[in-house]
Amino acid sequence: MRTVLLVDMDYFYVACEELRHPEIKGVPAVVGMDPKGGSGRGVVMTCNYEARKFGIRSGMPISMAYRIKPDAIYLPLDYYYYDRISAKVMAAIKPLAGKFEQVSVDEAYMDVSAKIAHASEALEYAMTVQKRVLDDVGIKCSIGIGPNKLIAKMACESAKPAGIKQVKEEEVGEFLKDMEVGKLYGIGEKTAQKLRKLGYSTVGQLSKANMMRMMELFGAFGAEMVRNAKGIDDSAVVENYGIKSIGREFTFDSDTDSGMEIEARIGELGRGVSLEVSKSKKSFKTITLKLRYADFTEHLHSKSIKVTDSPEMLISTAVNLYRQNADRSRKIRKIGVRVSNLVDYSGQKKII
DNA sequence: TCTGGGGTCCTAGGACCC
DNA sequence: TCTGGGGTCCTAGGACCC
Repeated sequence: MRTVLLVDMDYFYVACEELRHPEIKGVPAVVGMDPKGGSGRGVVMTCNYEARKFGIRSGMPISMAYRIKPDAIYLPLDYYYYDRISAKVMAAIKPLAGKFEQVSVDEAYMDVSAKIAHASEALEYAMTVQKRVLDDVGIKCSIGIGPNKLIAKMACESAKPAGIKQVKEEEVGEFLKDMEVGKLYGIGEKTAQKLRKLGYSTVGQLSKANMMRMMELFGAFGAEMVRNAKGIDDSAVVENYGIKSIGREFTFDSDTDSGMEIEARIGELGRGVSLEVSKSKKSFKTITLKLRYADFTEHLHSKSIKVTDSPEMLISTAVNLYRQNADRSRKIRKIGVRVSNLVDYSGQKKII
């Protein structure tokens, strides 16, 4: 029997900002793209609970947030700063885990089976973890506890803010039974819609679905869904083994069909990607250009070349992908450049 | 109200090689 | 003259998560 914790920082980016700007505590604050007086095209990344009282939510268009509450504090994103705080948090709690898996900047799984004698001690152990984050870094987190990662993750949702929620093995069925099917981890809006049409509106109903039929309809994912709906998840808590791709994206202030403007931006994105690539000491093989047109349709175009770490190759390949594939009759809203098939740096010939 | 940017994983057809 | 099967890589698209 395992005991797994999912530790999730509360409104992480704003919590980071509160550390260096204590004066924003208790007033509505939003971290996200520049609202530009209401004409900005980005979204809200995170907001504190004071902002939520007014109906502002993460993922909401920043222009809408601005309309609701123009006098809220709007802060730009500072990923480097958040990464530093994140590293502090992870360093604080990692020693408390048997096995540790960071899943994002503000979330980590901890398998604590080896740290406690029985699941009944998990609640107390989680309080220790929470306290450690608060004492060492000064921010609050919520913790979900379950017999596996899936249940820990979903328990955490009902622990927010600043709470702890444990779902014991024998409580899993009851916990999931009446849950809306879209709330099951891994099921998004598209799949939820399909499932509802098939008559599966709750996780409990999905758990009783015919496995073979679900596999016909959804492939391997269908079987996985039914297992998850039963609360089964055997995936281990494992240390991350490195990044698979590196990319940068940019949304234009207004949609454009200017080849010059677009190619200049591809160059800038390419340089940004190159910088990250060299920081991570990798070379790459595949370059992917993403085009989002004004109507939001998205297309990917990729090209694999000889393994390289050359920024020039990256940019010229991306520009060629644009020239060869873009529909010039339509305006473009967003472009992205990404490299994948990463291998450890080998650009420099070494004499052995 | 009008929709970001960073990622991951899966599928499927076709090319190519043995 | 007609016909293999397996494995891997490439490309494009789609769904999902934070």
